[in-house]
Amino acid sequence: MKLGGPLADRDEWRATHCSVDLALSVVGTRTAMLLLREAFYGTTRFHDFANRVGITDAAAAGRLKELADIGVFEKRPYREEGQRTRYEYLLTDMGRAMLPTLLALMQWGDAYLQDDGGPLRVVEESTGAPVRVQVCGPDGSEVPPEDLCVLPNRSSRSRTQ
Amino acid sequence: MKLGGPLADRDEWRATHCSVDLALSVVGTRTAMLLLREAFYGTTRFHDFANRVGITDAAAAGRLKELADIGVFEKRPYREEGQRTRYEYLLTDMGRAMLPTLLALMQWGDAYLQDDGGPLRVVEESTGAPVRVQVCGPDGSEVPPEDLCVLPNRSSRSRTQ
DNA sequence: CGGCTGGCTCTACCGTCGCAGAGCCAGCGG
DNA sequence: CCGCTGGCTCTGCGACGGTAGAGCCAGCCG
Repeated sequence: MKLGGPLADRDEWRATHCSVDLALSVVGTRTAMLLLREAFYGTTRFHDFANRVGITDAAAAGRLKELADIGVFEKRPYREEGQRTRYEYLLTDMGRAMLPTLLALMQWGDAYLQDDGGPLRVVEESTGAPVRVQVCGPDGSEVPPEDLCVLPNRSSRSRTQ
Repeated sequence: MKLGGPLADRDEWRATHCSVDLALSVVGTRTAMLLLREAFYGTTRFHDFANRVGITDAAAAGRLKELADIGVFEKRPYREEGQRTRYEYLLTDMGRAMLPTLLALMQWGDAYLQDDGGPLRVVEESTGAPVRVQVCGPDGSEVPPEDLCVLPNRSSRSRTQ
């Protein structure tokens, strides 16, 4: 990965307002990531989230509320017969957009932290072929790290990053 | 995303030994991710890591040591004239494999937490076209989330996940 | 109305992470 | 041999995220 334009001299800038840092402040905790994982596995209800992630109700309540406030989850009321109205937690577009991050993390763990490739594999349903998370160009072809270049965003207001 | 085979009944299994969880135990802290970010930006030396990430020497030393022990960084001695031998921290294959995760996180932050697309953009150097992190099939084409399926890994030792 | 129930909150309490500041120590130059 | 310096470590200290356990409260039931 290369640094382009004014970024080339690494001593002249600091990665302030970094999106990685910002993202971590939202989903950088273990519980947030695991709640997202469960949501992708189809979980929608409070009790299931807490149980399947293996955290206390208090932790689940706090984190789900936080993620709902930010817009990762949407709270929607539902009602089962004979029960009072409750709420289910559904992924928003913002939440669903975390899938590449989550799968990239899983892929890395499978490859380097498990000795058997990990307990689960993710495949393309129509073909059964395993999927991979990749860095792709506009035509969909994989771009190798050496051919990546970081540039300042023109439309970004702050000049010093 | 669908659950295939024995995973279909979500009440019958728990995501134990999850690679996401394991990965988070290694790179799940803010400093670990930001040190990785700096490494991808070309930083190799202790002092630069601490300064550019904006953390104390103590935090940098501890985290770098931990990441080197795990195998994300490799410590290599170097010597500048008139200086004593020091060590630089280089990304290993394991470390470099974190790039998709890091870029996925940046991409998500750019899209949903910044109002101007974020301070930096990553492009393909040869063409200048912006890159994206995607979930891809074996032929390199993007696989939409609806067409993903999670299956148990046959070669995995533990049956109950 | 009154009881039950499940989501949610509150109150300790603990472990971890990061900071600040001081100090250690290897090793190169003089 | 001595002094300087830069990684690195140690010692509080505060913030935060998690647990455990108790309690609150809306609202559907009888």
